[in-house]
Order: sequence, then C-alpha cells, then structure tokens
Amino acid sequence: MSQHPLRIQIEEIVTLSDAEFDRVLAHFQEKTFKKHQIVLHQGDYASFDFFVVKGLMRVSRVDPDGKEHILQFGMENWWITDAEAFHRQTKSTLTVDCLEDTKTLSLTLENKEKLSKEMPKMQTFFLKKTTNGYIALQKRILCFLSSNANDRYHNLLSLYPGLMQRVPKAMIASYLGVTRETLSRLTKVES
Amino acid sequence: MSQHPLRIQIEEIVTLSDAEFDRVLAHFQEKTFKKHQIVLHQGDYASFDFFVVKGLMRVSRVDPDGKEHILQFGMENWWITDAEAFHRQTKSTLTVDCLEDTKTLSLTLENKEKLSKEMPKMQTFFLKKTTNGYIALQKRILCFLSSNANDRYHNLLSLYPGLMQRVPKAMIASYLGVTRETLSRLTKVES
DNA sequence: TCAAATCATTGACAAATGTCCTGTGAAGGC
DNA sequence: GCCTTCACAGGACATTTGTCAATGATTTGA
Repeated sequence: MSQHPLRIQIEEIVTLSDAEFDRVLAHFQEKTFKKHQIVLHQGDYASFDFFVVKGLMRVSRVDPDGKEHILQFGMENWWITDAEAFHRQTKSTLTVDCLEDTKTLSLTLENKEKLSKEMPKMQTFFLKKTTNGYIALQKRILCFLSSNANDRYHNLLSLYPGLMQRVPKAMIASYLGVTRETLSRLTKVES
Repeated sequence: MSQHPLRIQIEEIVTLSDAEFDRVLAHFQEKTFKKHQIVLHQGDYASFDFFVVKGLMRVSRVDPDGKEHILQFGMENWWITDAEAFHRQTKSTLTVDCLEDTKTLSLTLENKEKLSKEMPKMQTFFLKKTTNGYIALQKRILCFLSSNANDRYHNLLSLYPGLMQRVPKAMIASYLGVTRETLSRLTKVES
C-alpha cells in the first residue's frame, strides 16, 4: 500500500496520524497544468506554493536584454514558487512554468499560515524544509564562488542525475549561469 | 528607554511580554571575541548560531587551491554560523571568524529547538527569519546568473552601504566571486 | 619609531567565456 | 507527411576575467 508522496515527505520530519494528514491535505488544492503552460506570470501575485506530485516545473526570469535565467527546477516532491512574491504577497518578478505536463498540490499563504498555527507539527515541518532549502542555496552560492562552469556542471550532474534526461542543455546552461555554447564546449572536452 | 536589539528583532515578527523575552534570553549565552579570532574552525562541530550584538563576523571557506571565498558577512543584528553544520550537527566545512571585536548572543541547536517547542511564537520567528534568509539567497543567486561583476558590486553597495567602510576591498571581491584585481579595475572605470 | 605586514593599484599576458554565425538532425504542429 | 521550429555542435573572433609580478601607501606591532 503506497503512501501519498506529500505524507511521505512530511513524515520524514514529523509523524502524522491518518486524521491529521487528511486535515493537512484539506488545505491544498489539486491543480494540473500542461507542458509549456505558464503558472505564474511576471507581475502577477503569487497565490500558491506548489508541491509537485508529477511532472517538472521551473522558476525563471528574463532580464532586460531578453536573456532567460533559470533560478530553480522543480521535479517530483519539490516545492516551487516565487518565494518572495508568495511570502510577501507582492507582485512576482519571476515566471513559473511547466516543462512537462504537471500535477501539483497547491497551497495558499493563508492556508500555510493556518496550518502552521493550528498544527505546530506542520510549522516544524515548514521550518525544517525552509532550513534545508537555505542550506542548499548556500551550497549553490559557494559553487558560484569557488567553481568554474565545468565544476558547477559536474556538481549539478551528481546532485540531480535525472535532470539531464528531462531538460534541454540550454536550460542547464541557464541554470549554471553560462551560455549554451560554453556548456557545449565543456561537455565536449570530456571525451 | 532603549530595548534589547534581539527583542526589537523578534518583535518585528511576534510580540513578547517582558517575562517572555526574559525566558527567551535565558536560552542564550553572551560570548565576546577579539578581532581576528576564529570562532568556528573548519572541521569542528558548529555548536552555536550567533546573533551579532556588536561587531563584524564572516563565514568563509578556503578551497583546495588555498583561495578564500566569503559566503557571508555578519554585522549587528545578523545571525551567523555554518548553517549546515549547525542544523545537521555535522563537522563544519566553513570557518567563522571576526573582522572586529565582536559581542554575540549564542544559541545552541538544543536551545533553539527547546525554544521552538515551548514557545510557538519563537518557532514562528525562526521560520520567518529563515524564509527571509532564503529569499535573500535566491536574490544573490539571481545576481550571479544575470549580472556581471560590476553590477554585482553596485548591487552590494546599495544593499549594505556601511560594509565598504568596514571591510577591505579584497574581501568584497571574495564575496562577489571575483579577484581583487578585477574589482579594482571595475571601481577604477567609475571616475 | 621603525620594520614588517597588509592593502590597493596597475601592467602584461593567458585563459575562460561570450557573441555571432552556420549547419545538421530531430521533434512537434497542422 | 510536410514544414516549421527546436536542439545541439562547432568555428571565428571579441570581451571579460584570472594570473603573475611590481610598486607604493597605509596600518600594525614590537
């Protein structure tokens, strides 16, 4: 009997009874999106934090020169949104869209805070997840500080081996902060 | 009548009675350090998260080539530690040291969790602070993705105007991920 | 006070990366 | 099935950044 992926993730941090998990789940809305569908437009309010049940999303920004920068990918069991716009209820400076058909559980800020308040366990869960996210971002920054593009690429490879099969190399390059030409040269030298 | 800086910071997020704040404060230890003193050595366990009352600290790593990379500065009212080592109770991969004589309030992980558990307000505070930190790191990453060294420098200038007067330019360069020579050339073109 | 260490700047050159371009398959829409 | 787009590799050249070395100014400490 397989458990719900969200429950599995929560129970890595705190334990829940069946009734408690049902109560948690009631705060989410299921939303599905098509490949290429834009889920959050730059300039709109970020109404939801998305837990990816199935599929692949990304958060990106196009700068004034028209260049696209990918801040984050979100595969199964990842949380994804414009964190600033969501938590501060301001207009988004980022775009969230789908690289594959995607099924999500969506949480409003209101429901997140309600959950946190009514179930301290859930606040503990959110705190732990956010702390882990913070640590991951620190590592990515250290990678920018101390590694060249080649090392960053191999670091990404080992961190998310499945990603390469699911997204074009140009997007990997964008995530790494280099042009696709540069990435192409790096992967060439390998052989 | 001036309030305690920690209380001011907490009360930006949740309100506390005098008794509650006293109870919070009892979980901290006051620690002072001399300029150049190393507070956390690479390889040691990160016993504390430091709230900087007065002074200036930094978190850095020296890579295998001997190059030093600065992950974070910590001025007054900042929290600073090796987040991963602290929260996972593992050996630190980073160094924390003081750029000035520094007075801190130090919190162990045990006390942090105790506070979070016994005072839900404090967990709310920690969650909000961590979320804000997460957002700040995302912005720094976007800066690496979309800005050249010059723009990153000016972004840092506007973000922390006081920092330039307190730390040598070589450290600013290290924080920005460029060599001091490069930074020197960038600031030269200004005039 | 003087010597040593630190800090910033600059030049010459090398290496890494960006930009612009072409060509070639493969994948997707009608 | 055909046509358009997309994905990727690669070349030629420009720009940015790193590396190494030298210099002078400032600060630090005995």
